[in-house]
Amino acid sequence: MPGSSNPRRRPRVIVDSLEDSPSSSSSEDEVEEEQGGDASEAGEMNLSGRKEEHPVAPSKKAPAFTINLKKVCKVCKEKGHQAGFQGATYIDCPKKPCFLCKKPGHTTMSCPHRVVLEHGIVPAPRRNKLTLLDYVFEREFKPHISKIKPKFVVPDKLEHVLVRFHSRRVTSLEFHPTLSSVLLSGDKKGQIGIWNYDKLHERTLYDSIHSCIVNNMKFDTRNNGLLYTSSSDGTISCTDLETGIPVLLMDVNPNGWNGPATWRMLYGMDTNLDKGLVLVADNFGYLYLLDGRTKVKMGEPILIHKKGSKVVGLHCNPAQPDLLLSCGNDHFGHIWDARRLDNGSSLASLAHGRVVNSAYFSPHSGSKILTTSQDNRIRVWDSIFGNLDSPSREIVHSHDFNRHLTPFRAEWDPKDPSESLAVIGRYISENFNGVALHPIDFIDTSTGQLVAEVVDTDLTTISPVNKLHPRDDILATGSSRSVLIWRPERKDEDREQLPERMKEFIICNSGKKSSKRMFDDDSDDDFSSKRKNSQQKKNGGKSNSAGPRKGKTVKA
DNA sequence: ACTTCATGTCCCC
DNA sequence: TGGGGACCCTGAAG
Repeated sequence: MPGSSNPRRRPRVIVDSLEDSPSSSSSEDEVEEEQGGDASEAGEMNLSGRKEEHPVAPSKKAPAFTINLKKVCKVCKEKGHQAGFQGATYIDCPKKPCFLCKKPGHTTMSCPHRVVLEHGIVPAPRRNKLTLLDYVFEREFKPHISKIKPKFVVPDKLEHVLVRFHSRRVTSLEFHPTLSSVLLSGDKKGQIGIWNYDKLHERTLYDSIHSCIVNNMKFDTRNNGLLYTSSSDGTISCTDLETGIPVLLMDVNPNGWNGPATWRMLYGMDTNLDKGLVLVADNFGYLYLLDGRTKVKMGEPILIHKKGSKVVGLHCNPAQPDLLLSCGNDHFGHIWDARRLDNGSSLASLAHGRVVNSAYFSPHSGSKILTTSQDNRIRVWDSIFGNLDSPSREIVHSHDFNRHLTPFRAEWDPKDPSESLAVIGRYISENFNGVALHPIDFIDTSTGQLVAEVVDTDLTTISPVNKLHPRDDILATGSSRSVLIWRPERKDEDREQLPERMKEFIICNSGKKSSKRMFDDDSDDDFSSKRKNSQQKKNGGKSNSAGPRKGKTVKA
């Protein structure tokens, strides 16, 4: 593996391989894949427009090629070029704007946000709007600040466990605030799972709290046994986790279903438990305030976003809970003084190019803002006390909206003292040794640098839902119907001695069988995708050693 | 082992 | 303002 190293090596363009199935390339074992780069030469010649393709002399085990004279693009249906997946590599349609940065004139493969650095995801140029304070800071203070930021630790080898107890896709995740190994997950169907990932059989599924998408879950900080949940069924519930008995706090559809034009869905719930407040918003632009103790709605709903547009996120500032951040489908984020919402004017408006999937204050000081927008950009405001007219940074990152996916949200690492590390799943796929995988990205939001990408051959679906543990080095991922827990490989040497990790990327593998055995009681047989199956056949089942297989680290 | 279908939400005309 | 088209998906059914 060290030999092939660069994960972003040139794409292999396989033109009409005789073994035409999409899984053909992934079914080769890894040794063969090492030689796969050779094939790209032939493919690139083809891209340059030569119609007469002489069959490439098949080096041993390399896929054979045939001539395809009637190329038809799967994307735009026009002749003369091809687009779509060729094996595990996606070839863009040249008629389309770049799938990553959305600008025309180039394809994703040649997007400057992808290939300038080996990591492929780079910040948009910082806008030169420095204030006097910034210059003073740059000159007076910055030289004295250690170049090495307070460390955020990204382990370089991970292992994971995967469970599938949800029957629909996972839409929200939340770690228990005090019990270190308890994770809660909500799904599209309204079910809420509780899972102790240290005691693998301890898990519970509550299925009668909500009837559709669980959008948010929040623990009552004064009573960890209580969980507030909001749902697209239009209700907020407060559930006693011991008994599973929910108390209905609010139902915004008291008259039942009268068609989609009137059905209200609740999003973006947050709590300000200093004041006993629960805040939630709906898909028509309104904010609701609830007294969590008396379960009484406080006043009339307040319009905080464009009328008729969905409010998708709310966040109370951790340092000053009266400061409220909202975001919505009207392409705006807004900062509010929760004590003076009535006059309808926000303290600041954060404009975005598209729908804003999420907006969060930084987890400790609350002085930064991190947003995820459907224009494929993560935006960072370094200080809410500075000029908020434009973000301090725009980081191009692939997280498109799609019907089968929970909207992506970049989430802060609550353990990072520098408040700069964030995690977010990636939509666009990458060819990892012949398998198209969608990594989970760790991004240093202070620079836009991609710090690490987490992938595993067990996980072929996109992972839009991610949460970092408040204290431990643990990442929880919701991907389709699966929930994963990633943690440092425990056999690892002293992690402090590992080299600078900024340019490493992570491949982690745990034995599929071992995870399956843990959960055989559910007779889950969907651990293996078809691709995985074929891969293992070729491997002679090598990857199914009893214990977690050692992860691989590859320098970029 | 392949193809088709359903599904949701947002964009754009 | 509303309806049709887009979607590097996912899972199931035919």
